[in-house]
Amino acid sequence: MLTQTAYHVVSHSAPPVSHLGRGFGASTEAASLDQTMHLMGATMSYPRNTEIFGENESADYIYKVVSGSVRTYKILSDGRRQVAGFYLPGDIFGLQFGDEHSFSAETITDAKVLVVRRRAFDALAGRDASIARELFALSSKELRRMQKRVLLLIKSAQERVASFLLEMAERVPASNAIELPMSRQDIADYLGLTIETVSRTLTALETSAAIALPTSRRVVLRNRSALNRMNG
Amino acid sequence: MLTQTAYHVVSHSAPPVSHLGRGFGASTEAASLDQTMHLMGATMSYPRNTEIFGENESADYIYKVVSGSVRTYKILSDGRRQVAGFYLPGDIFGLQFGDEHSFSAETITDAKVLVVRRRAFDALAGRDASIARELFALSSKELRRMQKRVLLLIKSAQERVASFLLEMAERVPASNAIELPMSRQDIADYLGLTIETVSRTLTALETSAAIALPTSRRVVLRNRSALNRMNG
DNA sequence: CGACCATTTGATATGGATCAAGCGATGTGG
DNA sequence: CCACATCGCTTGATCCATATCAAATGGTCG
Repeated sequence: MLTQTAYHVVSHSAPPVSHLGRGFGASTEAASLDQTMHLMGATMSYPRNTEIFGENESADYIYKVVSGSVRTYKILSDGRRQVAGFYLPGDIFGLQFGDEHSFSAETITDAKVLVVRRRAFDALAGRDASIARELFALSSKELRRMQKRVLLLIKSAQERVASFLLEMAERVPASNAIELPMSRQDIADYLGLTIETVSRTLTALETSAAIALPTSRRVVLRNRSALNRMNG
Repeated sequence: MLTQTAYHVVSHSAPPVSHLGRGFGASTEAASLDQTMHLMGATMSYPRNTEIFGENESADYIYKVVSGSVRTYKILSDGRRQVAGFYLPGDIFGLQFGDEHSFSAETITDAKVLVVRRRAFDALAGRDASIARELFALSSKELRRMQKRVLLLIKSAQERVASFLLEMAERVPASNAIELPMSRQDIADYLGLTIETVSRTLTALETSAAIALPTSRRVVLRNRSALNRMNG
């Protein structure tokens, strides 16, 4: 098993190893915001299954996935885990209204993450209205994703899984083939289902020719309109 | 049954009757924001079960409950209704990142609502940083409520109902007695349960002496720690 | 008093959880 | 290079919480 080897700073100055910030939605950034982050930030490398920040740490950084993938989650008092979101290359996470993270963030695979000090960023947003607007737009996107999840969680297992696949497919445009970086357990904890139900539902979708599963982590959408119909 | 009688303007200038803006969380306002709303706004009266704004209308107004209570909701394609939030006197709703509402808003009881043009408000926020900060804080609160709901919706019926009661109790401090303005159906649609399950769960909580139900709309919290324990 | 609507209560059905076992891929040590 | 352990995933059998269907009760208003 892979554990917490030393983080590897890839470029620019090195931020402290204990990091903060918080994410719950994925967003593709606009031009200027993106450029700014690259100018101000440092790229860090993490092995897979490594914590990037923990719940209740103060949210001093904003993050952008350069390569690999990340999940944010929360452990409930009864020990169950609720996965809040998945972040793929290009996605920004750690956006947080308050001072403290309400989720933890971990790499799913080996990943490179661009890390930017929130304070520097906020200062910039104060001077540059377009940056402020972009930040606001990102938060707005997060909120919308959140709303979508609330609607998802009152639906059936099939609907949840279909929604999940369509959501993932949106992020990898120009193809019906999706490579899922996350495990069935991750998906289950994201959708509020068990691993068995996720597995069975995927099998059922394959049987009904809505999808194909060349391997367990690769999904081909064969019939999007059928999936959309389930999606509600 | 009460239907759409003419709205009654109570004070100040009258905004158009077709209104917009969108709400999904409740918030008690801070001083200056509150004062500003009262200075700039008009108070409207609505009979109970009356639409204040509809989904997909443009979000031109921000609202504050003066008296009575309001629910925001969405009708799903399968006809089910998801209630997004309940708003009691003092709560602000219609806060919306985007241009269009993603929910509808209706009165639950007869209600007076303070209505303020969003544009005037935004202009003010541009000049007054403290107003901007307050608006931001409200959005932040909304987001946190949303996150709480996501966690709620993966829990059991008992946990959901207990959470709901505690949430309502927080809004009417200094007492363990809650007067619920909303029907069992409203509660069920808020918690993603059926009306029967809500009713049975309340009965069970009463049987276990966690609450008392002097009337169906009045709940007395008898054992908060028991409820908190269920809450997780 | 009677009609209507909200709520509760009862009986049964069912989707997804839980418990349990098998299977395939991947990696390790011999 | 193969045998075996491990891990992630699938599949099967059963159970249980909540939904669904149905009826009774209670409260409100004309």
